[in-house]
Amino acid sequence: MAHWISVVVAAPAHSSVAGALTYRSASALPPGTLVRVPLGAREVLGVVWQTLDSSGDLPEAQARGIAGTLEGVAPLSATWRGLIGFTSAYYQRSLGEVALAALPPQLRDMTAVQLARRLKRPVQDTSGMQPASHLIALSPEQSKAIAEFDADNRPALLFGATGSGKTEVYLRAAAAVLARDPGAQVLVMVPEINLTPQLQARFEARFNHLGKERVVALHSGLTPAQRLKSWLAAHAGHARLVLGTRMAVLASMPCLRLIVVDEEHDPSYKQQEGARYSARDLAVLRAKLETEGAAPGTGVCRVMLGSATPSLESWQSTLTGRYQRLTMNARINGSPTLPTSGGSLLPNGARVVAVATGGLPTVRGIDMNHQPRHCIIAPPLLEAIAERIARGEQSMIFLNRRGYAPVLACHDCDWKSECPHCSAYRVFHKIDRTLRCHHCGFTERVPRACPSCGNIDIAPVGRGTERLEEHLAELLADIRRPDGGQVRIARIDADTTRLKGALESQLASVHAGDVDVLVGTQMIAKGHDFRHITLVAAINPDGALFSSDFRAPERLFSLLMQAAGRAGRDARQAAASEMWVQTFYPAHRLFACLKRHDYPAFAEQQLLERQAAGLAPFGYSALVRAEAKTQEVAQGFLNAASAQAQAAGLPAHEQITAYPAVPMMIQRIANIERAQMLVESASRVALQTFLSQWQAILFETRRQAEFKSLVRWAIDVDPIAI
DNA sequence: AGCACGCCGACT
DNA sequence: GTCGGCGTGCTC
Repeated sequence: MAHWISVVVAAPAHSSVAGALTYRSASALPPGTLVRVPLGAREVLGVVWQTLDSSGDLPEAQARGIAGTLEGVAPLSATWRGLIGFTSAYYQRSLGEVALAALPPQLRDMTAVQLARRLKRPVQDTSGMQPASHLIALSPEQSKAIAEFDADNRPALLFGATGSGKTEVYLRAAAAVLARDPGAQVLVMVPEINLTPQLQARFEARFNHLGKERVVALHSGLTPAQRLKSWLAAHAGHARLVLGTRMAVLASMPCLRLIVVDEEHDPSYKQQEGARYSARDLAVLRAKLETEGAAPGTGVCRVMLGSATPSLESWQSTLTGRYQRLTMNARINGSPTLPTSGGSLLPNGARVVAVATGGLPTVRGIDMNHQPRHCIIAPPLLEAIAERIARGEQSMIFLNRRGYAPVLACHDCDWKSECPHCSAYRVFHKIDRTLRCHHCGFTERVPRACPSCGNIDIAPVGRGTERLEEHLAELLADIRRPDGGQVRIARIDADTTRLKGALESQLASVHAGDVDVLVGTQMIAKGHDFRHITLVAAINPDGALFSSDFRAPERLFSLLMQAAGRAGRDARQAAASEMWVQTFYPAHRLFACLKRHDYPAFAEQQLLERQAAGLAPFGYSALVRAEAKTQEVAQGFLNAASAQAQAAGLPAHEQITAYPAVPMMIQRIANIERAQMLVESASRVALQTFLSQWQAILFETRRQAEFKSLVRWAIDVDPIAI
């Protein structure tokens, strides 16, 4: 007897096969079963979504039979399918696209035989060993955070200063969950692949009593085979702890009981292509779904977000009580570092500010208006760096711009090193004498003379890390280390770490004390634990103060706080550590908050501005982006689709504000013109409803002859930058 | 998304 | 005369 099933396959949302497809099967296959199905001329991987009692709208003769099932892989759970369903609807992508993207890529092109061979490899189990007993004592704040977390069931935001021991809290929370239930699983997410190895080692050391291969990593840096292995271990429940990047939030974990999102404010949690989901937001939703879907008596799934500078979305949720807030002010072995101010946006919110910066570096703002004109490093800062070198201490200087100079310009005519394919300047890289476009990659040798007027006098304008490194070497040429040697300067940025293992070896030489001054981009401000750095300096952070992107101040504050956290990780040096900030706007509120290491005050002011403007987290938005050969077509397409939506009177359109299409910040990349349209609503549901209806109109509009040259379009829900 | 089918330019 | 460019259209 034939059974009917609906199957989702990887197809885009606008294609006619975006929904589930009806297939015939000889046996009854439960939802969640992985199957191979014929689709057109090929055979693809699919996931059984539903069992049907008939072929439905489709004439029976048109339904094809499935090609086979992936034996040995248990069906994906209803909870997982619920998560995929939500992600698909919320981020406006097809079910199949989201579902298949959540599976390891290798599964897609593996035959049943290959998979069976893979699954045959036994996993040895050495469980039953005793947990490590030599745990370090928790600080009072850590104990309190854990106790409060255990006593609540809301999503938790662990608001902890750099060095306050957040990782230990994650470890204890995970240990408690794993000990409570021998089948329980924990998911720990980190923003960058770079940060996984140390953390993985730490988790493995702590949980080695659970047996081999109980801690697995899941991120895009793994080989396809490793990724498949980790995924299968998580799906089978063998892996007790999964450590991964944003992609891990969609991994199958049948007994998930805790999700940790470290550095939850980090923008890399937002996927920037395909289904543009926020892994942090999905983590919170997933914990809810896992709790609802758990068998009675098996407990809840909790979520813990952690940051020293939380996203304003998460912070606001702690103010309304939707999230629980766990605060850790003190550096381990240090004194309190964060002001104990509270929820200032609460209706009755009286605010107590108790500034106590001991344990965190002193922040010094340098007013660049009172420094020699065009100086790159203010004399007092240079002096401070020299002093550190003389004392054998390390300094870290960061500048958010790689290369030698962002532009090369002719002194006689108005030639500038524009990229011929992009609306951007090519960056001068002195090291190989090239002009490189950081957007499309177009690279040329630096011309001998001005290509426009022939003048020899073409010069770099502005500065990047390469030039800063060179400049520092000149300025510090006469300074000697305590051992009488030359000052050693190292640079770490995307250019010096291109090769595999380069970042690790460069970090190692910093740790070994082979470097006196470290120059780099924000790459060095994140996560790395430098013990001997006692001075951190931001050379030119002003750009973000007046950016058109409303999240720029939030990112700058977070970056500077993180950078400050690099200094004086060694408690004995903490008191003498300094964070220098060069700025032309020393009176800016952001710097005032930074000086006091006062995130709550910064957040309060930002939230007031956001509320007044109806921006996130008080309003919801989506961007529709279009790419075409000409700007007119890109904008015309968006405006036409918007007008059509108006005319069609889509449901919820009266709760939506759609702005006219505008060119994107970088209007042209690789000769493709880019435009975007902002769509806003005070209601999340209204926005989602509107967008799902609008998709069909956008697709229809694209078919019109005048928009034939449109390259592509995409919807970005809850965009991170506008 | 793939992949076929289909209709116009430079090669053995 | 074929090989192959990628434009349109379909896939349960």
